[in-house]
Amino acid sequence: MDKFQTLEDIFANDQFDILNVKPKVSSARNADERLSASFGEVNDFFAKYNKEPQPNPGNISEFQLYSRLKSIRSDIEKMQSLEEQDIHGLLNFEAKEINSIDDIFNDDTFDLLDDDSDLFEFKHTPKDYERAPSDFVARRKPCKDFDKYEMLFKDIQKDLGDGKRKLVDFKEDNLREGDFYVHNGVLMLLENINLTQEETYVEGKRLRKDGRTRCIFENGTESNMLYRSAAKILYANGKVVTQNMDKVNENFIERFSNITDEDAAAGYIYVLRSKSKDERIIEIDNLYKIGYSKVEVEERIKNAEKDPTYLMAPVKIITSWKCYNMNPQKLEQLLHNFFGKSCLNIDIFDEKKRRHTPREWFIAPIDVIEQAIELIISGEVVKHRYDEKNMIIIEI
DNA sequence: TTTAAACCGAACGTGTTTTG
DNA sequence: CAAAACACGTTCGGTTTAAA
Repeated sequence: MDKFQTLEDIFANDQFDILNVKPKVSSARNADERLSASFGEVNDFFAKYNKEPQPNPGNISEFQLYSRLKSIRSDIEKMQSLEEQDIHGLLNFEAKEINSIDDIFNDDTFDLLDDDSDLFEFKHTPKDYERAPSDFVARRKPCKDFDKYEMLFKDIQKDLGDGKRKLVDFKEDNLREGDFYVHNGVLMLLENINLTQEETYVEGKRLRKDGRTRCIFENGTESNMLYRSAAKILYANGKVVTQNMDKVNENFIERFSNITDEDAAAGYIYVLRSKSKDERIIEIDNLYKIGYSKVEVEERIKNAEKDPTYLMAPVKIITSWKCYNMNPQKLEQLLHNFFGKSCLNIDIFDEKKRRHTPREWFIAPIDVIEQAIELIISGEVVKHRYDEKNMIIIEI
């Protein structure tokens, strides 16, 4: 097809008549009409009671009319557009002549001038307080034993590249000795924290926990800035480097490799996704059920459509693990503790209209759920917690 | 509901390096 | 060489969030 040269070409070529748009005929009233109708009600009130509506808390409709009138009076444009309609003189239109200082003060509709505070009392400017002096100001300087750390930084970079570690938003409670951070794009190791002051409140004044740190930077410098300074710069432009998940999972594999089929009480932990057509369910991304079954998972879910546990709908198996010596109650409790607010909270009604609240559905990405299950099986879960905002598991 | 901690932002200080 | 620009560090207040 030729390229269109002008807008006219485009309109002339409208074979499906899609550009022939008629202006929408709106039956809705426009703002002026609404305002007019609204003022009409105030007029009706005045005609009926021969007084202005008062701020009478006992009478909601009178209060509404009072508020309306007040709002109209505070807006010069509304006043003007309603001038002709003002049959009871409610809007009192005469322009006041301003000749004297007194006239100005008397015309103070918004109480702007009725402020008895001192002009020289600064309420919204910073106070001129004494700042506590610091013992000294840390400076970044070349790190004398950087060769000790160089490989660590290289490893972290590699893990980041391989996706084994991630960068997540900084929070003060993940400022920990031995952890890695990124500040202004530079990797940083918080090598040491030496807290010399715990958080206390003295005479209403807040003293925060603080103390010198040793921070090593990827570029071969180090700084002994204060703990609070480290927190501050990372809030401003920093990230946290997460733990290497492979290391976390190693323990799990070790624990599993020496378990045999002869072990007692084998069962399956499984992860499912719902095929429900329910709007409430469809609109939730990353919704999975984690469950435990003594029989094969396929067997367990055969009647999913009739089981409120499965949201009365078919399900799709995502993964399952064979496991041993698992206590189902404990599993459920662990999951709820771990995922906290990420549990699905929804009411499901079965065929007899009885209400159920399934408790084993969780909102989290599948890789996080798999990690969580591995941590639960290995027992390592107690050393971790789930960060809902970043949707990631963090070592405590 | 009250209280404590976490979070976030900002003012401002102190050295170091660059520039006129 | 002093001033200005820059980089980094310290302290504090207010608001939001979590815990008791």
